[in-house]
Amino acid sequence: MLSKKTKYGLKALTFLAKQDSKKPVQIAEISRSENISQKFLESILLSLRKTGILGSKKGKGGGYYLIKEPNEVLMTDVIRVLEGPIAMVPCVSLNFYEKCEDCPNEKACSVNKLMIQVRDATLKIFKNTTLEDLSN
Amino acid sequence: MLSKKTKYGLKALTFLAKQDSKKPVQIAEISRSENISQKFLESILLSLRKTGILGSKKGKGGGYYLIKEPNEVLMTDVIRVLEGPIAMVPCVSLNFYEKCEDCPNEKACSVNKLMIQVRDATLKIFKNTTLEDLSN
DNA sequence: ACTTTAATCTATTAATCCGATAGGGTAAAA
DNA sequence: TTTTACCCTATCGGATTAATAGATTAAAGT
Repeated sequence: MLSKKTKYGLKALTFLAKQDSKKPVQIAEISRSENISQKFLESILLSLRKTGILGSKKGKGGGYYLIKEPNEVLMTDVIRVLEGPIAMVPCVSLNFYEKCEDCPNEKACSVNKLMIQVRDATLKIFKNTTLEDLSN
Repeated sequence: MLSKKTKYGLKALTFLAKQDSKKPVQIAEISRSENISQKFLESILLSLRKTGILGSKKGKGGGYYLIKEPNEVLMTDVIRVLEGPIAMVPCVSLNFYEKCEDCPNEKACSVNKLMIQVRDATLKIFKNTTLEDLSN
């Protein structure tokens, strides 16, 4: 299940991508337009800023803005920040690999075998989708 | 993230598929071989039985067994029983569709758009994978 | 400099879900 | 009728998620 964090984050990013100008947009405006709890959105945008996807400006006329062009923002990056590992099991994760303590040999594990396929398919989509694709 | 329920369920099914004979296998044996909490496994196998994937036999010499041949057991069915909807968001689920209360129009929703792709890719894998594929 | 604005940070809370466990009940075979 | 092993219900701690509240900091405009 996709977390609301990711869902809200994607919506907010799309909203920013749709802006005409690159001027900062206030949290309040995004939260109003996209029906998102403002305080919750606050923490989401913050984590997007910390990972270099968004920039922010404080004070009057401040807000959040995209650092890169929408067509340069890859879903792989966005999803990893918001949702975490793309793989459904740590033992098939490329970026967050972890061995299962129960599984004696990974190569012979049926779950591993199946989830590698799912990971590759999902990864392929996220690699080939940018924020621009979503905002059309 | 894949739940342990699904993980254990898949391992148990694979274990059953690997059996030479069609004779019932006891929960205790599966739980021992696959390092799964016996009580937890009990409830998992029960739900697989209720949905017609497994059969069971009570009393001495009893246990669980596959009802169909491994190559007839589709991952779509197994995953839906164990993990629930394959879609990551209810609004793109084929079998468990639900409208998002926040989203005004689904067609224009970026999350919807992205998750439909993920759903289709995942579905394609699960449709074309059987228990036999996993136990080789 | 002062005031206003809006992001930033900390922290707390409520709700939900997951994984596991306990204990008794029931059907079937020996 | 005894044993075996599935069946069912209930509960519980812990982790995670979603949301809320309050205080702080930085920047802009006057």
